[in-house]
Amino acid sequence: MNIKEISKLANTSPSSVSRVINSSGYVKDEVKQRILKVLEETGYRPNAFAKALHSKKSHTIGVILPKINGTSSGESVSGIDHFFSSRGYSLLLGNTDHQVKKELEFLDLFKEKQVDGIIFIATRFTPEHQEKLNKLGIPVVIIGQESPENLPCVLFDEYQAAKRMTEHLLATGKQRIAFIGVDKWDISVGVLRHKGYCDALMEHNITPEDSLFARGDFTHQSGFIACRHLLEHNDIKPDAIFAASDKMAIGAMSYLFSTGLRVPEDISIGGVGGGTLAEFYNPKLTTLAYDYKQSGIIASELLYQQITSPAQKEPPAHKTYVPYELIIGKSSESQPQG
Amino acid sequence: MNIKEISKLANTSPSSVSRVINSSGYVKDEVKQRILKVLEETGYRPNAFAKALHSKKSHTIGVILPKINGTSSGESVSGIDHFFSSRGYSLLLGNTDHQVKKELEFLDLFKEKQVDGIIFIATRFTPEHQEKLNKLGIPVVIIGQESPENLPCVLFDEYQAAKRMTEHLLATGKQRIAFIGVDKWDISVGVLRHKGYCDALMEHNITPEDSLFARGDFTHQSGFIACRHLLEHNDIKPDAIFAASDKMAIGAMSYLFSTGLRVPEDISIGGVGGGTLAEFYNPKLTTLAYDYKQSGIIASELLYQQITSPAQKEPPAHKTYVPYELIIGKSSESQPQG
DNA sequence: GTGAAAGCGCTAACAA
DNA sequence: TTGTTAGCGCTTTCAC
Repeated sequence: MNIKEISKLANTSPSSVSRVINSSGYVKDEVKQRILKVLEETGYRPNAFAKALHSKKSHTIGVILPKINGTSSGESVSGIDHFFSSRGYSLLLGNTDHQVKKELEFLDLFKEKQVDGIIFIATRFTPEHQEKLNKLGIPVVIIGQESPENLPCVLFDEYQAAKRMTEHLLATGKQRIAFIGVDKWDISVGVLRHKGYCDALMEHNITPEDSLFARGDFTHQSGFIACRHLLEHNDIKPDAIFAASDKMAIGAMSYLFSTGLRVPEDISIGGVGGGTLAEFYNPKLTTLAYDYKQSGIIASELLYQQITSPAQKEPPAHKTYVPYELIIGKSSESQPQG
Repeated sequence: MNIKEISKLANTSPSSVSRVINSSGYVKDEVKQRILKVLEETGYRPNAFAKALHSKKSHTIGVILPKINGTSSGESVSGIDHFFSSRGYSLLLGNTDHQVKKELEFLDLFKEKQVDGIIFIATRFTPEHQEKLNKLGIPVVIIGQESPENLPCVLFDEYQAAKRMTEHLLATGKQRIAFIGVDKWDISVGVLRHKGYCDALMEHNITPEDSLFARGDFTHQSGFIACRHLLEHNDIKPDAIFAASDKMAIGAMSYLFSTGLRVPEDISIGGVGGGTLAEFYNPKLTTLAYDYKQSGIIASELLYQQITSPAQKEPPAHKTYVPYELIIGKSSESQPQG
């Protein structure tokens, strides 16, 4: 069913039908009613492609994300959706499973599908990304990683947050604080969180030890394994563990419990993420709570500015930080014994 | 940049460029190389709208889901993505926040955007839905709820699963088994799981008691509150709780711990969902593990069949069931005391 | 107020 | 082999 057929049924011309649909221009009320009736009866929906072909606007936002069902990226998308769907945009999803190749492919695809803007929830950011994005000529906002050039990005203050958590653990009297991190190519998480941890220790005249560092991949399982590694490779056990994600923190606790160790009596635990996962764990997990949904909303606002004010071609702001909060749970409660 | 400009730069015609891009028809190698070079240099991407306008295929799948960052729907989408992105389709997201009105709106939107098929992850299914879907004329598959007419749907055997869980709890020697359910308009979860629970009890000559029923909304918080309600409104406390979701089960445990009660010694707990949430909880949560990702894959296959074999206009199968597994954790371990 | 006609970028049938 | 042309469904001048 197309506009021409509608116009025939209503005994008028395509232009008038178009005018009625878009409330543009005048149509005599009698004709208008006739058209509306036909529209109603047929359940006609204008073809968005034909429309977009003409207007050069797809009213679609492309979202690239590393994992569709990850806690944090899911929250971000939820924020993006919240912002854009109320403004008449739909979301086109680009799930990359952490593969850089796929990320680049999606950028091409999004260009083909003429998205009006792109939000890129990144776990790494390479020169290839930068080059591709520059070429693309589509407004973009990055979440989670910093762009070396001046693409607008929404960031978490990983360094300060990690430092704060480490200081908190130190303040509860713990001395041998282990760290479960992730790969270094993830600058935000792998590098900055680790640096915050190290710097906090050093400011307290503690030298970060290699043997107190283990690496995971954000999952429960990897936290479990990393924790086992930490306990098996240290003669003097750590008395606290700071994991770079709540899931890893929980995986770590799960290992501790399996060996009969207690949290926080024997070992304190801190994670990163926040939300109900940490809140309802037993014991309640101390965590750095990030408002991922908010990051999506902020990114959307930045993108929307670029989309709607094409005059100002320059990105609106280079870096925007999303606040974090240290939520202290039972998992790092100070012990009488110190 | 469009195909015409490309053809000029390459000193040839649009058709030849099209032929090269789509590897359709012959082009002299010399010309072909010239075109490829220009394509490379310009980073040209064909406009998918123009293409779709002609082919009537958008290579896009619309996915309607109740909550973008929900565990189960996230997993389903992940399965859908897995299936379709490898076949050259993209996913258009329709997040409804559980609002029927939005669901219907997305159906219209998807029609406008000419999606090739729709996967509807449902929490309720009304006659309105049915009517709209009938009118739409776009292949559709429903996940999670049954369509009264013969739309294909992918289901979990909620009734049998819930019965099995209840029988398991009975087998561990528990007698006063409470149930935390959800609203009745969610037929699959609200009605069928509850019925499985009731029938299992009755087959063991136990009459389900109203006071042992509480209602939540899938969240941790609601499980916490429902559990409090159960304990405060029963003189004889329940000795087991079966919650219709893992999150509610965990919320419930969280309440129990706050009152000093032990799991499973005082009260056993069972949930529904599976995955790492249950596996890494302390104590490990007994759960009905559903393979949500698989549900997405199965639904995608059913949809793909409809899309690619338009000859067979009839939906391929009415109901397909996704298997479940009862995973027993420490939260429902039998106690020596019976 | 209304309709005819051009054009958005692409593909495919047809000529050359 | 290649180029010309019509047409996908819509919007938008521009005449009437």
